[in-house]
Amino acid sequence: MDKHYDPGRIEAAVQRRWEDTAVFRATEDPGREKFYCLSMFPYPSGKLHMGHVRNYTIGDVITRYQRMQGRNVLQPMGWDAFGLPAENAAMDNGVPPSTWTRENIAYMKQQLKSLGFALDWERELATCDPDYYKWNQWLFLRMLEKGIAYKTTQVVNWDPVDQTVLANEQVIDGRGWRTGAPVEKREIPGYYLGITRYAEELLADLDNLPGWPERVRTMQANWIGKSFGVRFAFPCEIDGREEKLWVFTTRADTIMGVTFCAVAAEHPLAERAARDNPELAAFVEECKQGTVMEADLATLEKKGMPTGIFVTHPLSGEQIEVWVANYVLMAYGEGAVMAVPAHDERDFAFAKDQGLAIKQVIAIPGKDFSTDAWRDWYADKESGVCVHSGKYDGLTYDEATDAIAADLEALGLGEKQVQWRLRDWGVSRQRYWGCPIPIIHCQACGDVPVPDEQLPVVLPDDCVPDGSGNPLNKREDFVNVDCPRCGQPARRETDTMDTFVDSSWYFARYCCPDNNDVMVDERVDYWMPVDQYIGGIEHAILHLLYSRFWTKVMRDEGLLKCGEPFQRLLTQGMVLNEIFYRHPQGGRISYYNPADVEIKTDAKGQRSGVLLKEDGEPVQSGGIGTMSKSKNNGVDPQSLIERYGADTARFFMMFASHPEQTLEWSDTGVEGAYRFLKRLWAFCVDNENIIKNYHTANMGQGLAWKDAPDLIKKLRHEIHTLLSQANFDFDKYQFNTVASACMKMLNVLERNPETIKGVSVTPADYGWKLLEESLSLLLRVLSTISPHISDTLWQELGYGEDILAAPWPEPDATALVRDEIELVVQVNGKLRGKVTVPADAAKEEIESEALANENVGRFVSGREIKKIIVVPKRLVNIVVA
RNA sequence: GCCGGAGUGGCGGAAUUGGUAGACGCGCCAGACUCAAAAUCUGGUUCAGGCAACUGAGUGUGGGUUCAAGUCCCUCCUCCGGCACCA
Repeated sequence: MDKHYDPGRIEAAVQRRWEDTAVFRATEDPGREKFYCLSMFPYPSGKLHMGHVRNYTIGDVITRYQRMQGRNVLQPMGWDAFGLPAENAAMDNGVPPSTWTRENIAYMKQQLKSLGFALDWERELATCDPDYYKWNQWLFLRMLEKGIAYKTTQVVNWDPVDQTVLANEQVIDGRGWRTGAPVEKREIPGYYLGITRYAEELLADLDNLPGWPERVRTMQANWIGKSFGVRFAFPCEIDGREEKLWVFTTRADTIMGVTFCAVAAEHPLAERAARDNPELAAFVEECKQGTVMEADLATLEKKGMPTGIFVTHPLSGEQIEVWVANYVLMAYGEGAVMAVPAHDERDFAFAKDQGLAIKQVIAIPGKDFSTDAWRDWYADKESGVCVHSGKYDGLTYDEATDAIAADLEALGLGEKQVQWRLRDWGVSRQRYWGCPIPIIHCQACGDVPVPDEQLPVVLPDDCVPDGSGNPLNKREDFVNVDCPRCGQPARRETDTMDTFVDSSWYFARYCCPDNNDVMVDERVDYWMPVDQYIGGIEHAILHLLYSRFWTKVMRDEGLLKCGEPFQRLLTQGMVLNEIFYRHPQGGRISYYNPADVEIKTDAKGQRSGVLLKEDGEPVQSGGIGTMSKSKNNGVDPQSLIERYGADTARFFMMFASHPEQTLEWSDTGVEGAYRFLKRLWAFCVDNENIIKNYHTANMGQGLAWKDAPDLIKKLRHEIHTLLSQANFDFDKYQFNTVASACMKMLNVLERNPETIKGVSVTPADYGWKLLEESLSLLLRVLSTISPHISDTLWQELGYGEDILAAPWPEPDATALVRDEIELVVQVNGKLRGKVTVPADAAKEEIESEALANENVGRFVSGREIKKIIVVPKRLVNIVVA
């Protein structure tokens, strides 16, 4: 054995062996229980970042754990290869996105390999491969046939200078990122997928996902947003014709309090009214400025204008004026709302602003409408009753809603309805680097689907975008085709699909990536669903919801047997690092990488100053933030691996915090992880002969643990307790405490050298036996986190050929039992002493022991004991007057 | 604005799920080794008081429930993630 721990050498050797023997290749085996462990595939942006390292380490730890539990494990990897950054890089460097993407994939793949992940690389896929995206197109056509996919108009961000559609990300403060021109909303045609058809099932099935974090399920449920209410109409007369203004409300019980109606700027009524009202037309235009981002819309100052159009209240017959308001969203419900300022926050603010009437129609016993905040009234559906509402007076929320819905229905003006917040999924993108939408536009035949036998529609991979729209429009060889129906010249659709389509089913394709005849084959039934999915919390809604939807579509198409793609979900937290900057007066702010900064501390270890290494002058701390290019606070995993090795990187990542929590970067923390692995190596070198001899000569074979000396029993108890805790934590995916359990085990062994070397025990073999067993437990637990060092030591010390084949260690129940336990004694809930009692001591015995404690006596004497609470195996609490 | 989450020593984080707050690690202090430094090892380290035994305070804020609250309930504050064309 090498005297020194040399991660570079041992990691390369171990990785080579794994590769040579193809140990991580997964094969279907119906006789064995499978475990499909999947981490979200990376976007090939150039090189791995710490978030990737964290994500894939978590996945790898779980994979290796399941493998040692005896499961047939699949852990694949691929590339989410289409997307905007490749187009940006193309603009910057003049290189086609395909070239840039392929180069990045090659580099990042080599990085992933150097981290020692137990991946089956034979199943690798990239979403920009025609073999992959062919099936996006194929399933899209199936959806088109079923009417799940359809064409309508969509509202997009439009840059009037570049004459191009902008992604939300490309809109900075309401302006185009390259031109600086104010962004406009524009309506263009596009394809949608009818995810709302599955809304009910997507919501209901959340209850069948106990392996998902509660918060993700809640977020999805809120996103889907099922609400019960009434859809009804205000009749009106427009240009001499009878029309109806439809609205939806969840508070039909307040219908008698309506004092105005509000519609979105895009609503037909608004556009009609704007026709002969220049002022209103200007306002409608103003509303169309800005972005389509909901976060921006929601924080806009509430503005509105009257249309001059009046509608008739369906129940009271009152004339109600219609307003255009910027807070009404065309995309939700009917794009129009009834306004009840007395009982709705936004309506109230708007009415106050515009001087509109506020009419109370709900009363809550014990509350005064004129003084209590309106807010409480709206939130409280339970205790209110109708007032000033004619025949509905005195009815509760439920009674009033039923009565009003019935009356509206009788008039043919409304009915109860379920409303969803979820909108259909717009998948058309006016961008080059994506999967072509398989449609051909023919003057005679209209929009014609590309026939299956012509799939895939291959994306030309040599375009270089220049920022002025989709370069596919200029590719005559791509655009000009014959209509598949009539044979006449036609134009190919140049929009590509949202990249979320690519990532909505890749997990199924991993099961059979080599089959080019079908989307998925029978192997998918063995592996799917994914048993454990791991990825960033930022994907909690969109990606996960789209994947669930796509899975259900595939199921209904007969391609999958399961309706949910991911059994268990782990959402990992972000990787953070401190931000350092200087902001010279009148100058530009500049950020400094933490690696270039030196932190001064005082005698207590508290920070006293932060200096830039280069010039020794102070820099400011901007707090902690996610690692990003813009804040220059990223740490390159590559340098970390080169300096300390993958095992250290992995260990630190797991040790620094719970997978679901944010992880704060720390150079010294990495040093600590490295120190631990070095210590472990040195410890094994030091005891190499004992363990080897033990294995070759079977020295402890005849010894039984039950006859061991007390000292051995005590240490063994400690080791097995730690193992038991590690196992418990493993189930909770709390790998930080698993890592610390490994450290604690080594601490126990290191602090008792006499015992494990057999110096202080007779027979000495008991010490060796304890050492051999403890290390075998430690190495196996550690092998999930830092596999290279564990594997190497396992082999070197003669435990076996391959730690991967070793079973997961379980604690020995007899080692966990103790004869005596220490109990905490409290007086009035405050810790006053400790007593040691037999494990099976009776309550009376424990009480008298506790009272006999000297320090306890000081707090009890002279006072009346009201009661004594004994919590078995924990504590005694003496309550005194 | 809406939805979701998090606040514990100088720092990252533990706390058997209502039962010893601060495990483990980092940093810092002292010591050993060394001509010296690095590395390594040993001891100490929540704050305040005390030579010590020990005592008091303490888990973002303010209140409540309980024999007992970091953990449960209510109020407020701060920070983070998502908001449908970033992935």
